[in-house]
Order: sequence, then structure tokens, then C-alpha cells
Amino acid sequence: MTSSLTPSPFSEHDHKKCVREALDTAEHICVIRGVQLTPIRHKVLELIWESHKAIKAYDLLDRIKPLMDAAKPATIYRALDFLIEQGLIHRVESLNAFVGCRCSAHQHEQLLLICNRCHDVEERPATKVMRALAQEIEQAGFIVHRKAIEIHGICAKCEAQAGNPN
Amino acid sequence: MTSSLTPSPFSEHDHKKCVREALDTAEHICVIRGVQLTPIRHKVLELIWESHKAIKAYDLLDRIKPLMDAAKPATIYRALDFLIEQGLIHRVESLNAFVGCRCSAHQHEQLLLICNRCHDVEERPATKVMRALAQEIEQAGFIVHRKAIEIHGICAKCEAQAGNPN
DNA sequence: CAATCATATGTAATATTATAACATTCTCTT
DNA sequence: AAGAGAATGTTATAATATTACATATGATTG
Repeated sequence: MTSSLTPSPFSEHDHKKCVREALDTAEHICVIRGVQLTPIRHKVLELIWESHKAIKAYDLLDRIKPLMDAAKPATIYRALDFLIEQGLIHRVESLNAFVGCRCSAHQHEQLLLICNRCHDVEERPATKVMRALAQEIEQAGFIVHRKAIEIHGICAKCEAQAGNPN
Repeated sequence: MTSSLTPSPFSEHDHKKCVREALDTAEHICVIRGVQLTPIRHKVLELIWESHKAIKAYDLLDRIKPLMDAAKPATIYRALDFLIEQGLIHRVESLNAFVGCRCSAHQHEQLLLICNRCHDVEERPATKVMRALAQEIEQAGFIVHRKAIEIHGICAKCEAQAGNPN
């Protein structure tokens, strides 16, 4: 019973489970690391996980204001800083926006496939790419701190719909 | 006779030649394509090529104002839009800044190595990475419009200096 | 217990980055 | 000379992000 109204590479999945898992993992990681997933941070993470689209800081602010009247830009940006530090979300550089990270416990740096149609962001570990990348960087004598690999285009789901729009 | 005061992967090269080539290529490409590299656009490109560091739009604005009193943000952003469209510069998404592109005639999408110390940006075609990437994206059934591959860290030059600071 | 320290949050102001909308000019073509 | 298209001028404002300082909260320890 999947609606085709909101095309998405994720439209088939059980999103509640998806979110629950993400939040459980986040809570677990924070306990292990002895860092505080405070109510604000938890709420921001939850809001980010409402969809697989990247969400902007001020949209998060709008969403959180009804719940926390005191919320200001700094409130959001501080929570985002924390979540990024802990590898619980990605900052999508090419969108100035933020998306949940499923890879928390494992490697954080992944390839992001960003659909220009449905706006969902898909993470891919892309081990072969990462291996080639490591080699290239090594050859350049470069020492990596951070990687941002962002591909914009049309996801499989949207493409299928475009070709077959029923 | 290379100064070690401004460490850079490019510090050994003849930068004047580098710029001249870039501008010549740009002029040539624009003629071929029948698009106008107007004085404003040319000046912006020249300013961007003053170094291999990514430069911010408002820094460009500050640099161009003494020459063109009328310059406003839109002046700069329009020139930048044109230069990006023509593949003459890269927008560095993770810096909100702009850097000259040496690959104009060839493929435009390259890997960017961004040094956090000297701030120089090095382009690399990285064909193996690109090949692996194409394969990965193909597997995902994704159709690429645009790639941004940005690696932050310390370049070889700066690393050498750090280890051997004479 | 009081003192202090570190962490997190509240709050206001402001800095930085980018776009929208509409007017004007310039250049080419007819 | 008229008209079309491209480029630029100009003003205003939107969107994104940070700084600085005040306050609170909770743990640690003298």
C-alpha cells in the first residue's frame, strides 16, 4: 500500500522503524561516549529524521518553536553542531541542509545521492569509490580531515516514475 | 627562489603564466561558444585566479569595488553564475567560495583537495575515482546532474613544512 | 555545605551569503 | 529608428550562520 504521491527511494520502507532505529542507535552511542543527547538535541535529531530529505536550519527552527518558545537560531545550530560532531547527521554542503546519518557506528563518510526531484538523500558506503579515493589522496600526499561527496541528480524511483507515470 | 612564507602546493610554479593560460583559455572558450566574457566577468575571473585559494563572493566584491564603484552583490553573483555555467570556475560548496578551474575544455567535474592550512585548492581529475563513482551511481540507478567531491585536510606542502619547519 | 567548574541553554545582536524585482543601458538586427 | 535580447544598475530583502554575554544546571570537591 505505498502511495506514489511522494516518490522516494525510501517510499517502500517502514519509516517509523527507520526513525526508531536511528534514535535508538543515537541514544546508545551517546551513552557509550558519555555525551549528552539532551532533550533539545534529541528533538532536533527526531525532526531531521522525519524524512530522508535534507532539512534547513531555519525550517528546523520553525518546527521546534511551537514546542520550545525560547528556540533561537543558536539553539538549532548548537544542536546541529553536536549531532555532526557525533556523526549522527550529515551536513549536506551543497544544500546548506542536514540529513540523518544511518552509518553512525560505522564509517561516517559516505557518498550522498541527492535527488533533485523528490529531494531524498541516500547514503551509500561505496567502498570501491572510497578505496580509489584513498589511493588518489595518498598519491597526492594529502592528509584527509573530512570528505564531502555529493551527487545531485534523479533517483531511480523518480526516474522510473518519469518514464512510467501512472 | 621560492619563498616558504606562503606554503602552497603551487608555490613552485609560475603563477603569472598560470593565470595567463587560464584567461586565454577562458577567452577562447567563450569565443567558440559565442558567449560574452564581458569586462565584469573577465575581471571577476581574473580576481579569482589571483591565487589558488577559494575566494568568497563578498571578498570579490570588496576587491572589485575600487575599480567599479557601481558593483553590488548582484554584480558579483551574476558574474559567478556565468563563470560556473561555462565551467570556468568551481563553486566550493563546503566553503561557499569560488576557485578557478583548469579543466575548462575537458571534464569539469573533478575532485577538489582543500588545504585547511594554506587554503589552496587543488583539482584532480582522479579518473579511477570517477570511474568507480560512475559505477556506483549506475548501480544505484541514479542519473547524475552534478558532482561535488571536496576533500578537506592538509596538503603535501604544508605537511612537509610541519614535519620539517626550516 | 559552599565553592568551583564544566556543560548546556537563553537571549540579543549582528555578520555573512544570496536572491528577487524592476529599471536602465547596450548591442545587434531588421 | 524600432524592437529584441542580453547584460548591468539599483534597491531591498531573504536566508544562513556566528558572536558574545548572561543564566542555569549538575557534578566534583575543598
